[in-house]
Amino acid sequence: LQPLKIEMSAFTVKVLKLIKSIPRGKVATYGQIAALAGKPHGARGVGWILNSCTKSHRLPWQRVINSKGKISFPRRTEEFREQKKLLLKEKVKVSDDGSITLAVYRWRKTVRKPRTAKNTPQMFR
DNA sequence: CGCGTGACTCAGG
DNA sequence: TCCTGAGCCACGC
Repeated sequence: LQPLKIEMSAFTVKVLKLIKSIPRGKVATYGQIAALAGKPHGARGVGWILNSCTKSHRLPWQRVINSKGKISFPRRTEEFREQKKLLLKEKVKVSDDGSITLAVYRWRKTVRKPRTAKNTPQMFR
């Protein structure tokens, strides 16, 4: 991970890492990424970071969409077409207006909860 | 340190 | 459903 600038906030580092960890064929929302990075209201920050870091960090930027489940770029823009194309290429269904079914394609980050006596399966005890 | 600018989000109307 | 306003966050000046 090559930093664009010498200083990058902890939030930015986390956001970039999270975006890179979204698997092919899945999408996440700006707000979701922000929350996972520790700022439940930092969605705008995520958008800003994407806009400024995509070129230098080779991010799977196409996998980040808005909370309405749509591509955030206006329909006629080159960005919209590119994002849609990239998503279709990885088998994410995108309607003409840029809508994606979050219930189907949303990335659910798997968190490894610390094991306690209660939730430890018998075979691991 | 304040201000303006975004690939944002939510609640109202 | 489609606007608006307000709130929110990062960052460059």
